[in-house]
Amino acid sequence: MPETAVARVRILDLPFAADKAFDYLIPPDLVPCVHPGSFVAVSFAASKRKSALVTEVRGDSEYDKLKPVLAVADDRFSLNEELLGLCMFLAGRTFCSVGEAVQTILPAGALDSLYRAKRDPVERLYRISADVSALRLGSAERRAVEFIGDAEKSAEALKNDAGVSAATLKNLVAKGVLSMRTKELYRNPYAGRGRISDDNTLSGEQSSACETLAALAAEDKPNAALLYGVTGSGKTRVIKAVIDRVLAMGKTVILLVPEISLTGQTVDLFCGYFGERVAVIHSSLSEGERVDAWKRIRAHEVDVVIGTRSAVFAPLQNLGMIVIDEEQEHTYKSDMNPKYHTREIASWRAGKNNALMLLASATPSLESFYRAKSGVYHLVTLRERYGKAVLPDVMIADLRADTAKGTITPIGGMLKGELEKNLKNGEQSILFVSRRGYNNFVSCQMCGKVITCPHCSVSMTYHRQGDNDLLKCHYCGYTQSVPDKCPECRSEHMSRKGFGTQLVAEELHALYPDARILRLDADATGGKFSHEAILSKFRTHEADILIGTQMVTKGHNFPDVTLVGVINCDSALYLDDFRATERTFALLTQVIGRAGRADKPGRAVIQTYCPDNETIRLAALQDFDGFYESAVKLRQQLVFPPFCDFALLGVTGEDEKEVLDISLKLDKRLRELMAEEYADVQAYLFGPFEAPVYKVNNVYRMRIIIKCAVNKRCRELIARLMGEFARAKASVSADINPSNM
DNA sequence: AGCACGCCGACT
DNA sequence: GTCGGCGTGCTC
Repeated sequence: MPETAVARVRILDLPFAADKAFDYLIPPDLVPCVHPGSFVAVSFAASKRKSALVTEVRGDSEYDKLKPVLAVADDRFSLNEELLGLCMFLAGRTFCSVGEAVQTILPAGALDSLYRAKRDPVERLYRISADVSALRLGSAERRAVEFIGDAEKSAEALKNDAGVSAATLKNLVAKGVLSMRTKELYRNPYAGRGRISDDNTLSGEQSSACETLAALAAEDKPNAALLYGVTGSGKTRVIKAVIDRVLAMGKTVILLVPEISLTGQTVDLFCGYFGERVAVIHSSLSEGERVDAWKRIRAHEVDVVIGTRSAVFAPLQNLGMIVIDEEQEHTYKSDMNPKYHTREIASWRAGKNNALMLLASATPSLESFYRAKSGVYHLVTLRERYGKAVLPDVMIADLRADTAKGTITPIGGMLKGELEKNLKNGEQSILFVSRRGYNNFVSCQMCGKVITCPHCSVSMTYHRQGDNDLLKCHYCGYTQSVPDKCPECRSEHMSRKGFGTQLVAEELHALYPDARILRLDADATGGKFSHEAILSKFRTHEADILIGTQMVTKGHNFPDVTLVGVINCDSALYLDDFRATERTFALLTQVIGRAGRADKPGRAVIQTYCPDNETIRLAALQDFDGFYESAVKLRQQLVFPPFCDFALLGVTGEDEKEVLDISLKLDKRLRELMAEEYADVQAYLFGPFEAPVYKVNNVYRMRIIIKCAVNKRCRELIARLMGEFARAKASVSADINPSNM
């Protein structure tokens, strides 16, 4: 083929199986505009116009009937080399199409506006462009010139603060006194927060941690480190100091936080500290706000991006560090397609930028702690508690003792005693309840039948809404009234079992009618009070007791809280997930950490039916190292992560028979491929079997688990299977190292 | 994905 | 005889 320009592209809305590279001829007039990372319009098969991402610009093609590129989008959302590479990486690792990868890294709505003319809001900025000392100016003109001075001022500021009209400005520009430029105006809900200056002194241990990490970030090669610091050791303070150092090097930073702590104070703190050069990205931003945040970052108006997992894709250039705070949190693993792990993306970007990936936690995931201990990550430890803070006095309350006395209440004798002490002393308490709602389930005392959701294979939770009794499904949201007769045996002996936040709140009201009690869970926040309102009410000591789910445990600092109670943590321990104990440990640590942060010593009461349980015992002692040693040994014996990977193949669909049929066929084909073409892939297969929650929202879910080291060949095998089953009557998906199993 | 092609069953 | 089911292959 003679001298031509060819764009190799990926069509954006093709399914995984059809997502291949296609070549298009670039017309001469478009050649200067088309580069790798550009979005173009092309015709494809029968469709007149499709969006595509240019992955490569080349001089020729093996294919000889090339269609032309029809149009090129402007560069608003074009991907730079790094982000283009990131898309390809994401697609390869998560078995999604390149189009899906693009949608994941770009803000929602960006792709829809690709070829639409720009009509973004702009502001006009004025600067003095002549020697004004010799000029004769009118009074409004004089005001404008004086107001602008050596700076650049917007038309809006000139009007509001100096009373200069647009007409005057236009005149001045016409006379050559002022020069004007327009600048895109971005919505920034976090704008205008002044810098907070607070105490930034570091202890000896903290400052040496900071030095070590800053040195790693400064190196001319990628690094990864785990900042492992006990609760109250000032991890946040160290992170802040390291960010300062990285910014001083002229580099940029991404700070990632788990979903839940965005409501907490951490983000406010960082926002205030880093001022206008911060972008915050989280789930409740509007589409427009997301796009604007993205543009601000792209326009180099931002040096620090704070956000939840999707912020790991922020288009910052010259990245110096990506921080993953509370790195063990499962929210860092995407639960929607593509199912990426934030850590894996962060690691890739750190590699491309010679940056530091900094994981931080008091209770790191076993995988990360193992890597840190074996030298894959640098381990930086903070052992000292900051200031005078001491570890809360943790008591384990044996609920069997209360049951033996015949008292079945969510608040056992020991916890009751401690609560009363606090109420008497005017100190605050937090109670952690693992489930929302009133009772966990309703069952028949005659035949044992448990009321389950008609659309999901889970029990329904009993809720009270005013005077109404209601059964709610926490998976699909379906509600129904409470049956007075057993639907199975028609007996009238239906009883409610287990307790949720609502019941605990009611119980406390009955026990202590004068106490001021707040409840914080997904149900309570929908109403009059938002999350934030409830928390700030509690912070300012307008209540004595706060009852809540996970939400109360993360990232909040309540100085007057001296007691925390865990109503019952046993159910979390016996989930059929190999990470259950690790989660329970982290959860208990976080709950316990809420007590006695200031100068007052704190207490924690953990209620349990199994006081001898190793996890509970070690959590009470706050002995993560001890917990890690025993847990990692078990993982090694069982050959579980980090000693292997799990690849989960899921088959889902509304037709139960098809789902079963496809899962069997998938299994058969997998075994076939592994016996022949992929005989080199070492793996153990389990299944197919039903997912732990077999049916959700009328969708049946089967799975096959592959235990192996997920390497290139293994990924090829999975991609091959997904391609072959793309048109099956049930949908097949893959998840590498899922966060729950 | 969308569409064409093609190969089997039950119909005006 | 053919109309239409959907399995299979292709799209630069």
